[in-house]
Amino acid sequence: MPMDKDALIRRIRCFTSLSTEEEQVLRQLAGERQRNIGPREDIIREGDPPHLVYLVLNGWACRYKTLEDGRRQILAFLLPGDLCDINNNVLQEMDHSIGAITPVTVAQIGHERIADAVAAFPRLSRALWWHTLTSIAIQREWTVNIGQRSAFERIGHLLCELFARLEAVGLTRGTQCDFPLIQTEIAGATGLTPVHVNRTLQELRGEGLIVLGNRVLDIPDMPRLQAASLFVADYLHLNCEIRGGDDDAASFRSVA
Amino acid sequence: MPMDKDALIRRIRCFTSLSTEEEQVLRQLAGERQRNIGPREDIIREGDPPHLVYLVLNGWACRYKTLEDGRRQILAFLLPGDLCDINNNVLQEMDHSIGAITPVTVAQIGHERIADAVAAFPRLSRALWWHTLTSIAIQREWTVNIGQRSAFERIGHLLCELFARLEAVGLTRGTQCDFPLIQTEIAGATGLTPVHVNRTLQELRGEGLIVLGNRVLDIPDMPRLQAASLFVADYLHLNCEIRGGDDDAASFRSVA
DNA sequence: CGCCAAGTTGAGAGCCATCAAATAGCGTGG
DNA sequence: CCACGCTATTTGATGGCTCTCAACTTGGCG
Repeated sequence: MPMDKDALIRRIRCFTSLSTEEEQVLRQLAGERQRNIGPREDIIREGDPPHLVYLVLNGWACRYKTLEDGRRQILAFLLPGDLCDINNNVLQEMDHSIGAITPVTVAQIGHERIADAVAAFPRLSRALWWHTLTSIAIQREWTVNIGQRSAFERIGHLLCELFARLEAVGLTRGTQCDFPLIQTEIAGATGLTPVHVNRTLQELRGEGLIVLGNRVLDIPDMPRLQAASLFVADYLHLNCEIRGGDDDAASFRSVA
Repeated sequence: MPMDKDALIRRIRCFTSLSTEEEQVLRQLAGERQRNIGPREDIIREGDPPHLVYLVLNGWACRYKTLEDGRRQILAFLLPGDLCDINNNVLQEMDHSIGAITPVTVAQIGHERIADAVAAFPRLSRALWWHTLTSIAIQREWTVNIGQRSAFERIGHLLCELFARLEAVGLTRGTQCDFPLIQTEIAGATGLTPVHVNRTLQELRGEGLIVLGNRVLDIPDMPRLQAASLFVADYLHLNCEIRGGDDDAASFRSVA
């Protein structure tokens, strides 16, 4: 599969413009030790010590957690351009697993490589924080999604989010995008059963809100789906105004 | 109310030991501009630009998000020693609100104060990252909680978590602790209705797992409640071995 | 052609929501 | 001291969203 070294760059461009030197550095990070993972294979498992940062170059992955009795919750989807836990090395061990959904290619980046990059280009620190903070915001929104929305809204919301995130890294074509998730995975992410996901998808199709099949998702009328799902994209913090200056570069270097 | 400037120190001691100088700096941060917030009052609201870091000195607060149609989800509880989003200034605006549950005292800390502290004591950077990463881990666990657990387990799990976190900052007395949440708030946090929370609490009481009343919680047999709730404390990342050296201090300063 | 995974359908049950009303707790004011 | 009013808690009855169990269909692939 072709690797997509620029996904991270496209992602960060949603937050800020990048100089060619900064892009160069990001491209170098994306070129670190590649690793290919087969579908349904784990990238890192609960209990492992986290010693590398993974950058998804290609394919879909997910964070998930399994309870003792086998129940399994998907916590997040990782799309191309997503970075796993910068500074996760602070913690002793993973409290959840990360697994590939499709075949996945990741760059495995040592923490010191990131430190070097940030030291050379302090503005990148702010960008990486933005990346981290939006991941947290997404996690919060999932809490809202599962806690408050009906199955119909919940699945609709998930589809809106995934589409928006794919769009941000240039992986959509008009109103459609590749969509490799099987219904069981949608179920695991939304806290529903596969059976009910099936019926709810039929409802969404019935209302003409989505066209889903053959691993391709089409959302003919995004505003309508968003309204039906109570989706408000603010939490993704995309399309921020491009804020140039390194006005407070000092603070990036330290806490950032 | 007496303020508790050492809550943050006690919290961080769960991760690492601190030199007296480091403690001094943290205490200084806790002494920044105090602000008192009345119960049910907002500290910061969705849409506001986040320009300060809040450190909870006293009382309980929560993050929450309200949907257009009024449904409200509590996303996290903020206890003494909790710090709100270091580096949140990277984002343009809050995507959720933070409100006081009880009367709350916070220290309002400018980002540059934190930057200074970290510059002076690089080890603190690692500690603050630990703080941030555990908050994320808790958010993930809430996703699991709401997505996979029954009402009974869900409430039990929440109580276990809150108790463990209070214990970490020295706010428990034996098997009990102050517990200011009303049933409606437990409902908002667990994605249940107040009525069902009421009935479920009665079940928990009926099984002798909790004693709850007069704003005091007693958990006579914690292991039993944990087992009944499928609670595993690992995700809180407390009681890490105390890792001394500033072996990779360089990396703290940069991405840290 | 047969196998296996994924998707679909049906029937029935159960957990939790909803609606409504009663009770309890508690500070305030008469 | 008791009445009052508010909020929090509790209880009852009913309904529905979602789960569970089970079987069937479809589709991809060797």
